[in-house]
Amino acid sequence: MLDIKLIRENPELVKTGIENKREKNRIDEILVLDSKRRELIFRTDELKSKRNQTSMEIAKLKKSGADASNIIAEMKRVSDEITLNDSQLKDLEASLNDILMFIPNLPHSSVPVGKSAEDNVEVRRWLPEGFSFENDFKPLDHIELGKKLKILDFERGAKISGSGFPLYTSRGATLERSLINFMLDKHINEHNYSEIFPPFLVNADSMRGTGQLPKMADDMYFLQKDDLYLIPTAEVPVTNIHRDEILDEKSLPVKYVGYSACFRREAGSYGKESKGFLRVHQFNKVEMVKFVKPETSYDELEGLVSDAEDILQALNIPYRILMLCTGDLSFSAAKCYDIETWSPAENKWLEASSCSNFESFQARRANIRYRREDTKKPDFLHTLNGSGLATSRLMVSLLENNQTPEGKIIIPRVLHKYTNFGIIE
RNA sequence: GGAGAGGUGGCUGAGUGGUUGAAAGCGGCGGUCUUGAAAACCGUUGUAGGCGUAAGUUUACCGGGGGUUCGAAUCCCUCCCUCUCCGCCA
Repeated sequence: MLDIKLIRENPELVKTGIENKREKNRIDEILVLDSKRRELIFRTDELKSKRNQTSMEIAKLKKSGADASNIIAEMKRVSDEITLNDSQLKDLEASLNDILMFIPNLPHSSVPVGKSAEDNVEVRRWLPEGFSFENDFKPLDHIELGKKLKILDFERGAKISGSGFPLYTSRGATLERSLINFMLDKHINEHNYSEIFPPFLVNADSMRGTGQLPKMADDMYFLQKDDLYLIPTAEVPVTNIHRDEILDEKSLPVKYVGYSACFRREAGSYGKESKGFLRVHQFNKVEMVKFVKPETSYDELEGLVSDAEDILQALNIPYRILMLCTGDLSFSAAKCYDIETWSPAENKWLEASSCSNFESFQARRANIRYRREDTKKPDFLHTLNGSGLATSRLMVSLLENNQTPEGKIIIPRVLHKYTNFGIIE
């Protein structure tokens, strides 16, 4: 959520930001509602002040045994007006809030203005030693490999649940679990994140806090009977750990890492993009979340990306970093880097991670603050999160890049102590 | 699923209709004392909104929402949550 004061004082700046994000601009409506709201508060507060004063007089009159019926009758009229105003105010604030909750975060000034993914900017790429985009043999894709080696069974996954619910079997299941543990251990032991194992179902307040609701309601699984949503990412439960809290400045930055299964309805996604692991309804992800002081959040964003890169370098997987342009930036993000890993079979880059700075956008919605040591006053902190990483797309690159001409998979050395095998054949 | 108890400020915990934002204690902050620290003593101490350049002023907040009343932490309704016991269960 944006600060209403920012909108009030810099409407043009806000409008430009929203338009660059290619979202609907309803700033003028907000300004009208806001000024109506303030005017109504002003009038009603005066009435309330009068009522409070008069109540004390009534108490005194009654104590001394005097008659207060005239003044009580007058106060009844005042009270009725207050009731009326309060209900108008409530409606007004509800409408204002409804619009405000649909206003996206503004892009940071360093973000390139652009319309779509076409305009994203490649920042750098990393390729393993001896890597080549040319192949000596025709690589199998992850679906063919999974079938041949009996480690992925998309048909049976579809039988059990429906398409987009992958089933991992035997060494595929072990490899998946090993990857998760490897990534968690690295972030915990080398990057100083504290481990979280979050709930996978959350309430609507949590979904609003991180910005999934109200805009993304159709993209989430919802359990009507219990009013709970399946999380699309661990970002939701982990960020909401500190909802409605005031943290000590000394405790910042707070860094969490957690594994979760992620559930996405992917409403309206069809076609080639959706085969195998490329677009699924359930996948596994290790997520990093940071709560930081505003002045450090852009340094922390760079750190976040480099923590995710460490994983890929350790696994020897080719990747590139993109800075998303304004048009491709998500609703809540002010700046975002995507990490894409190389798929030799698809002959393209696959998004395996997104690292974003939300500045105070989520903190405002979720009411997460910290007490400043200089002013002793609470202020909204900045939140960031990044995948470190999602296993599905990572698995595609891992399998395809490590296959032999015979269709065997060489397991990267760093995973051996987790898998207890070095090859899948 | 059944039965019961309870939700008050950073924490513990008073408070059953009229200067109660809320006693007391703890904690925090500032000070006195001390070479320093502790102890003791004194003072201070929430959040959000409105108006105001500011000083300041005003409103709201005792789990959420609604109601009764001139006036609600206190009475009524409703929802949520936590705890205990029983049942079921990985």
